[in-house]
Amino acid sequence: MTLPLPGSQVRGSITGKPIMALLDLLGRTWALGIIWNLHSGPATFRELQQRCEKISPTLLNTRLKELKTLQLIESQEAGYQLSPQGVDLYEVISPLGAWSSQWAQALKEERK
Amino acid sequence: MTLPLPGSQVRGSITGKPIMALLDLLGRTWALGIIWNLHSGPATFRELQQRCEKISPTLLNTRLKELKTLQLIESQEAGYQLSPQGVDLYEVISPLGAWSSQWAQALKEERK
DNA sequence: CTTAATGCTACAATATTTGTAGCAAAGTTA
DNA sequence: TAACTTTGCTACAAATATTGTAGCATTAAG
Repeated sequence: MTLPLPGSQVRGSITGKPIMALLDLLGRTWALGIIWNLHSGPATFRELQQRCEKISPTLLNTRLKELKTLQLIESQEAGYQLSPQGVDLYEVISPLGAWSSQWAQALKEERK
Repeated sequence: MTLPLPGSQVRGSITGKPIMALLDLLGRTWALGIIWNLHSGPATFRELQQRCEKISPTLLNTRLKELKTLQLIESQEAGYQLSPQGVDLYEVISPLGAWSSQWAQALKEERK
């Protein structure tokens, strides 16, 4: 899969608008999950693999490379961690946690 | 793919935590894109297809069904539109628009 | 009647993801 | 220093997901 670099064509879009690149990136399996799981602190490869419950090493590595190139994560001695940009992105999406709970609740009510 | 219903096991997670269901859902190709493109108003099937630039009808229909079941969108006479929950979710993710611009900018600077 | 647009479905081709195995390098322990 | 362990990751084939094109049934004009 080609890297969704803002400014160039990305999967599913020919305009190359930054939002399209971002939606392409975040729409890839596990991309959101990795960012989500990394926000609780740096992790080594195997540690991150466990936080993600069920990701295959192949894909984890692929995603890590992409996220690194796009500057959302970086690798230090402590392992992989969110870059300043990554932290910033996490802050944007962090309300999803609370939102998902109320969503789950609503769906549950509904099914009564 | 099985529907990521909060409370039950979802792709990539065995815990069934709402956030995992949500991350699974949003991590599917085009799910975020559909929500994003629907926020500007209701759209018919073919119209939505065009807003999404390059989605195949097969997948569009699959995603629409999922999003409908999970109550993020609904279909009315005007076509498909975000449900109240969907609007709410959109509001959570809408800062991604601005974020993506500054991200694109930062990447550009970087490559100088 | 025709013709045109719409909401899809069929289905084969292509691309992505998983899962298991395992290897090389870097510690640890004895 | 000679085993072990652990870690970061690659190989690769099987399983799944996505695309793309064609086209069909319905409804709506003309």
